[in-house]
Amino acid sequence: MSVEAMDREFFFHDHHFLRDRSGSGDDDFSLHDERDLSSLFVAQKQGGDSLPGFDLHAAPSFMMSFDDYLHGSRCILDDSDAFATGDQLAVDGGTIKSSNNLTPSTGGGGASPTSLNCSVSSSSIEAAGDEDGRRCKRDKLKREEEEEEELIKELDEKQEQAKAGEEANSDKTKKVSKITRKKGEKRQREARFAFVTKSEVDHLEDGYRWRKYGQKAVKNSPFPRSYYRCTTQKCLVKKMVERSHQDPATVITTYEGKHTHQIPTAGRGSTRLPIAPPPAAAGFHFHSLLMQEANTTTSSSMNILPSFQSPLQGVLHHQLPDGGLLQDIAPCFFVPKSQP
DNA sequence: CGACTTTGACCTGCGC
DNA sequence: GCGCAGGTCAAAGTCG
Repeated sequence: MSVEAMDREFFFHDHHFLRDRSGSGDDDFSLHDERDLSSLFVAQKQGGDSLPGFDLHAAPSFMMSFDDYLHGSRCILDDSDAFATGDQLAVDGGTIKSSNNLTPSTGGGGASPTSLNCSVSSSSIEAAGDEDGRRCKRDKLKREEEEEEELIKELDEKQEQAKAGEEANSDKTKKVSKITRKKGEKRQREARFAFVTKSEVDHLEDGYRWRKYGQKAVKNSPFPRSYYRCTTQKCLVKKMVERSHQDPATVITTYEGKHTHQIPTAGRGSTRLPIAPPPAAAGFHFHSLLMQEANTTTSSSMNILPSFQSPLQGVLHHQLPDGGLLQDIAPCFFVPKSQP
């Protein structure tokens, strides 16, 4: 399949992008609130339709930067047969709207089982009435940060003194290090994003190497949540993987942070070929990823693209093949188009 | 033997 | 202050 053909025939199917800016910081968003997920699943299940105003049955291929997506500006669709050029998706008030009716000219309308659900939850989605509350929270957090800084200064001074006298109380030192870490955590809390994938395997291969560092039972869910950290030195990217209790076939993967390195070569037990590194800077599009995929994968490792066919053919698979590679989805999110 | 997983304990934040 | 839930740590176990 040519790159151009792939470009046109790639479907971003059954991946729901979730963003919930629960924190005060602009880059702090998470998926703590399960209600967001629930609403998404409900939205998906009801009548087989996706979110209100977002009807992407037999969706076309599209190119978009995740940054565009996250900032709710637009998803740029290509000039596929199913959509008129210039159709745009815009995130608005919790729904994704199009400047046009996104029902494709072919594909049989809303009853198609091949709906593509693409959901965004972002700060812009919060009701306007929450603005005051958020402002208060921001102020509060700012104050806390300032207080924390002062405390840390004090503690640092104390620690220095203790060091000088070589009589540092070990407990105190522990406390300092923890507070310092806490500070770091709070400050360096990286942007999070999550996406939902239908797969039988929990831990989907995405090209990076991960080490599991924890597992927790999740309230109201029979499935535990697993915590993974990127094994590359100095890379602080983490991810959480959990299975939806509402749809056990669905895996929710939440990424936090940006990889500071290239995608490693094939990991343990993997037969993948080395993958071309993503651009270090911004502007990383699906398009590019697809190009990479086309250039670097063998037929045996084409784990996503072959599953999708042209919208005009109306055949789509709802499931990612087991062990499906997410690298052509996930890495692009780590590199937002424009980072302040 | 190194890399990785498992798992209980611990820490932190938040709501009541 | 207390309890709960999410998140992390770290020792022990497992695997290749």
